Amino acid sequence: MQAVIIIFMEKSSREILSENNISITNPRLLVLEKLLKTKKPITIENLQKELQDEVAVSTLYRVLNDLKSIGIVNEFTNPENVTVIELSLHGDNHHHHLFCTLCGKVVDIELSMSLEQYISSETKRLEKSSGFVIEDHGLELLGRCYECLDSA
Amino acid sequence: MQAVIIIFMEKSSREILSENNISITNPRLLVLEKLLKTKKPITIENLQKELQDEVAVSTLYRVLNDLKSIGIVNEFTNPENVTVIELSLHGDNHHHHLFCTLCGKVVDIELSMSLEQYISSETKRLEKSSGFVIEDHGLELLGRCYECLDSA
DNA sequence: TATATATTGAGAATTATTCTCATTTTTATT
DNA sequence: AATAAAAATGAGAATAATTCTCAATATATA
Repeated sequence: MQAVIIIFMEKSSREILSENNISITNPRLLVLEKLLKTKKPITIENLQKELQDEVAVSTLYRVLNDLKSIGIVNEFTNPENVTVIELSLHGDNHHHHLFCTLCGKVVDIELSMSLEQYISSETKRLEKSSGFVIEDHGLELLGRCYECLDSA
Repeated sequence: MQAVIIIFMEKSSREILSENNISITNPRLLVLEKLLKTKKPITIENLQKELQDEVAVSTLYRVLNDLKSIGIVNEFTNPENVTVIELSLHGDNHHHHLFCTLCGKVVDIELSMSLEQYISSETKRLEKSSGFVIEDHGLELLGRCYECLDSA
């Protein structure tokens, strides 16, 4: 019998950039590092705070756009229309978001496979009735998180 | 035997305002009229264009906030983070949005009752695993509309 | 290592939205 | 209908989020 040890090694920021053929610069490394460490969706405002004195604001926006265009960063808005960004490194990255409407917390969630399948078949029905070709979907859930419920 | 004729009469803008105890002013009437006529989600930019020379921009924003706070207008953002507003007069107003990622068109859609039920039960599961109390949900569908597909 | 190319930082510019305040409109009262 | 009090408006100033400009700097290439 043989022990099989699988180690999922996080790709380094440098590797991510070079794999995507964009030049390796300090601001890009710093932003990626921060996103890799954070692991959760984060508002631009907070990213800015975390990187102040390290990356200029204009550069932060530019880097985020760069990372978006190579497809490793994903951007969306929370219910208050604030931009939130998150890393989307892994191939299977399909997920949804749960927002706390009180504190703004965002949590990634996965739906059961069966619900995803129901959504897909509804999508086919809607393609016929709407004339659209539907390419993607996202379910947003809104509620109140346990911390906010506690302190209420 | 007796004929029963039921006419669903659109409430007038004046009625809407007075039912909600807010004063009846020209800008409010103009905005409501426009939304009633449009019947579809519309960007603030387009509303602005339609009402130029009739309602000042600052007033438009104020009126929209007024209408939001009495709950007859709904605001959300499209995939490009542009604010879209729509009337939500009718009690049963639960619906979802289908966006054309090419031209920005937004279409209201209803899901089948069974899919809504699946979402509700998934919601209950997620409440347990996340610790959130989930109060609402919205499904966003992204695709390309027939006009854009035609002209491609 | 030199050169060409790409990126950065700082702040100006732009866009969307809210705020301020003097003027006007609406509502309530008679 | 006239009037006083309260609320809303318009114009533009203020704010916030994001993009743009361009000279200086860093990165990649040969």
